[in-house]
Amino acid sequence: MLTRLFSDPSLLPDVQKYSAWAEDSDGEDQNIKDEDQDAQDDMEASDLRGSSRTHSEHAGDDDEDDDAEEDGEDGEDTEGDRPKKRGPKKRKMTQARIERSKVRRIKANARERTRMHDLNSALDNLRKVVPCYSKTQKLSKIETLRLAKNYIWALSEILRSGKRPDLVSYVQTLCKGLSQPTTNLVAGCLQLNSRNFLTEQQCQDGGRYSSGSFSMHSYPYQCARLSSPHCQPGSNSHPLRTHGYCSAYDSLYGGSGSPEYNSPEYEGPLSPPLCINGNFSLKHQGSGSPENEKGYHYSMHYSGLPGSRPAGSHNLVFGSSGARSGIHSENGLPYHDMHLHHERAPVYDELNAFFHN
DNA sequence: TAGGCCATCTGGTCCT
DNA sequence: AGGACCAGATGGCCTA
Repeated sequence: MLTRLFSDPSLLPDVQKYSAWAEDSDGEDQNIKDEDQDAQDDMEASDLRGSSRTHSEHAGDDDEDDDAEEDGEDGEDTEGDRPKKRGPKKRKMTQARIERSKVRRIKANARERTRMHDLNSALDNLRKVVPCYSKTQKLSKIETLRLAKNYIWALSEILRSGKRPDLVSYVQTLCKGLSQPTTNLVAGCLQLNSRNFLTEQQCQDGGRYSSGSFSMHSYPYQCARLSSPHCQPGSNSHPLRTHGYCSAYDSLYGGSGSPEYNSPEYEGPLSPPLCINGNFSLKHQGSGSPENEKGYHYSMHYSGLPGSRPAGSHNLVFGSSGARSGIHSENGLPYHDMHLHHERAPVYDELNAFFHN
């Protein structure tokens, strides 16, 4: 059974596909590689367990044709002493059908694994474009999704209002609905660069951006790769730095125009650089790939967030005076009605005009 | 040790 | 029949 299973051309693609997927991860760090290898080992061991069960149950049947119907003793082996079930009579489970069913199950398991791996890989990509990314201490899946939602929310609100948010409001928005540890983490990450955040000097970047408007480049991926000296673990005594964490603001200001943008580890922009005065900044490295343009496209057509309102308040641990929940500065994000009445038309008209010129 | 997170298996459902 | 998707169950790993 086992040999038949893996010599079956219909099964091999799944196994090979998974192996190829695991090998594709060689470029990643060793941890991920090890995890992949472990996963592959687990997968093979698991499937082998299933196969070995089949093998033991059907020892001596290797020469049997899969399509052969055995009306003799089939059913007796598989039913065992289980009580008979009521309901419609099921088709007799012949040995061949049992075999096919198990093969189907193994194939389905392989597909499910690859599906989940794809999902996880997409989640990893998402981790790289939200603030506060670390390879060594990843955000959990649920926290990544929550943070991403808040991030989109915050950016869209900045876009809509054209106002410069204060750090506290920004962090509060990002941390809505996050667990306390993640809240502390994000807050810590962003607070590290509060001075940068509040400094408009670095926003000007050679006159490209007006000093009167709040400009923000989002390069979390650069930060994610820890290519900036600001983001190197150990380059700062802060515990978050030592964990490899770095906020979007590190790259936002500290890394702008630096050679690190061309780091070979950089896989390419996953989100468009953004200037929050209502225009997208075209200052981005790499080629203007369709992916990038797609990103702009999505941004332009963003039409609001689901009506769900983040639940729960947060007790941010950083010591800003305005960090208390519910306290907003004049320029703060209007959380309380963020999703209620968006006057987006002027902003998006401007964006459309910008991109269709 | 409890709890959180995760990967995997599994059976069900829906669709092609 | 088979694939995609989903949710529940399970066991492993890690951390407070």
